[in-house]
Amino acid sequence: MSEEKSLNFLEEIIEKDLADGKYTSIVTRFPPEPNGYLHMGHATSICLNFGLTKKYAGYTNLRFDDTNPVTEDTEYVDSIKEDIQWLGFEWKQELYASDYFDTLYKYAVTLINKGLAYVDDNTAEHIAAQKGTHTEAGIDSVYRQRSIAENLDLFARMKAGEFADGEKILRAKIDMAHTNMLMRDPLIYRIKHTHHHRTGNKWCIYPMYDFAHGQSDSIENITHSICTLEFIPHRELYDWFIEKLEIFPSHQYEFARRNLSYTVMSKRKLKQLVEDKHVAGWDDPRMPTISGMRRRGFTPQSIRTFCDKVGIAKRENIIDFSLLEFCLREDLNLTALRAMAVLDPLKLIITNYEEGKTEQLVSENGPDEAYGTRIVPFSKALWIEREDFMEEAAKKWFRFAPGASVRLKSAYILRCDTFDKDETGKVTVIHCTYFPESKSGNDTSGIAVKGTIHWVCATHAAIAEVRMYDRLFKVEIPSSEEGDFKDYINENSLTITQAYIEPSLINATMQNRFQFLRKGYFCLDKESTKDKIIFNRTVTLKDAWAKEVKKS
RNA sequence: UGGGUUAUGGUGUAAAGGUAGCACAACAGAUUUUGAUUCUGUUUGUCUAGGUUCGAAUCCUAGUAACCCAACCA
Repeated sequence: MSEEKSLNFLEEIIEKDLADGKYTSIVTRFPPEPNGYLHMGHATSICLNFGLTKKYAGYTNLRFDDTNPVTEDTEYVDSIKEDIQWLGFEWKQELYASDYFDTLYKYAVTLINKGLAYVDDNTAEHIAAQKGTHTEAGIDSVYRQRSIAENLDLFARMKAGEFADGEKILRAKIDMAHTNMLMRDPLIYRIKHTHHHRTGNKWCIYPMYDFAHGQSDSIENITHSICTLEFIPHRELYDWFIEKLEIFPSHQYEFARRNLSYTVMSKRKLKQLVEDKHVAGWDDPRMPTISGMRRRGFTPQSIRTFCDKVGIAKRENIIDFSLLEFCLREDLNLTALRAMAVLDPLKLIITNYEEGKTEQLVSENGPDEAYGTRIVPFSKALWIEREDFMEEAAKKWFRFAPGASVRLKSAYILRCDTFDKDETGKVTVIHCTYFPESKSGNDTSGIAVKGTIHWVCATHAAIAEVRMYDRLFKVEIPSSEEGDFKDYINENSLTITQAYIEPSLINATMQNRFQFLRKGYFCLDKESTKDKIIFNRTVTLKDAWAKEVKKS
């Protein structure tokens, strides 16, 4: 009954902590900086942090890491909250590092009083030069020996706004010869005469990441503070501050960020794509942002499943995009409504069907009976997919060709007799004969056909714009290629076409997900209106025939 | 010429000295009124070299490779 799923390394740590009685419940946090939109990489972290406290007793806080007022804005706060909720997670408290500015200031004073921090008057350049290199020790600043009293006075005056940006800075006094560069008297409080999105103009000094993150964790009693691998060197500093400040000992654990093939996942690169207009915005359906994927038609469930299947570890990785698509199709197959749409139309005339007659046929809406049925109109003139006809049938061809019989989904079996071409050689219409006794549901014709295709009645069809997307980049790992990553953008990542859709689709809503039979999964785009219906193709269906063709 | 982290099929992830497993991908077949779904089967792997052991992905030694670290960013 119970399938024992093995634990990832974080779950092992947590189970041990719980078993040892170190904690009775756990607290995690998701700490975005409100300076951009969330992407698939953040989704990983969200699923991890919130997932852990769903699995084990405890809760997760949402904490905005807003210590740099220059780049941060409330606009991002709202989008981040929307994305987390859309993914299906609930935070216990909505918090901000800026909530702790008073406490953080006191912590800095504590450090000064212990002789563990000092005000440095050197310029940024000079401080950098004195830092040393990976192989050479740094040099002590001449201000390192300032008295506690003087440091206290100077720091208070920094806070009071007596100095200009960059004129002075507070540093921890650790070890300028330390092998970990971050321990070489790190900068902890800098002067920025900048308006903050939450604290307004109250402060002109702001703590650096290292002096805010761990302490915020501690203030919130975070038991397991989970971040990505590049923060490993920071852990030593994280622990140092907690020890010297004698505050709640939160612990930091690191995992490898997930990389997806054929896309980029850094905020900086995504921003470039938007600013250089390679995409239409942060929520362009081709973007790996949460908002882009939502618009494209991804379901929260599919993203959660994906994160779960990928697992969590500490090694570098590039995950196949096909796994994400698999999770998407798996979910959509169970939930999407079925409908018919012809994307690249070819006219079909049923020679022996009565002119002006319309039949109301019944077709199923979903993968099982619970979804019910709907009516689709059928008459003498239809649209079928151009690729469902061949002038000369290929080997293993199940679709229309002169003399070949095919079933139209939920309708009749038709035999193709002839076809017309225009002067350019393009097929304009195919003429077929239908078998009245082959009607779907009570077929007494005894005719067996290999293929079933979708269609739309020409006299009742509605028109929609369909936007089809392909991968954003032509190479698996754009950032590891020669030159600029933008050189590898797939210029054919968006194809817009006009489609004939069955009349029931006029009533589609933004909440609906559709499978257009044999063509893929689709959803309404946010730009869709009553007068201009626009569908996004979320993902294609698997196509065994396309693969067959590719082989030969 | 420092320090840190990581190495398991094409990809991701398990196996805590005892049969290298799972998923995706690929391939072959069955079913199918979606060439979808579903079902069955197949191929492919322990970074290298030594050592310990009845037995090593796992322990030891020595290498190799990849990634991260010198922003008043997070």
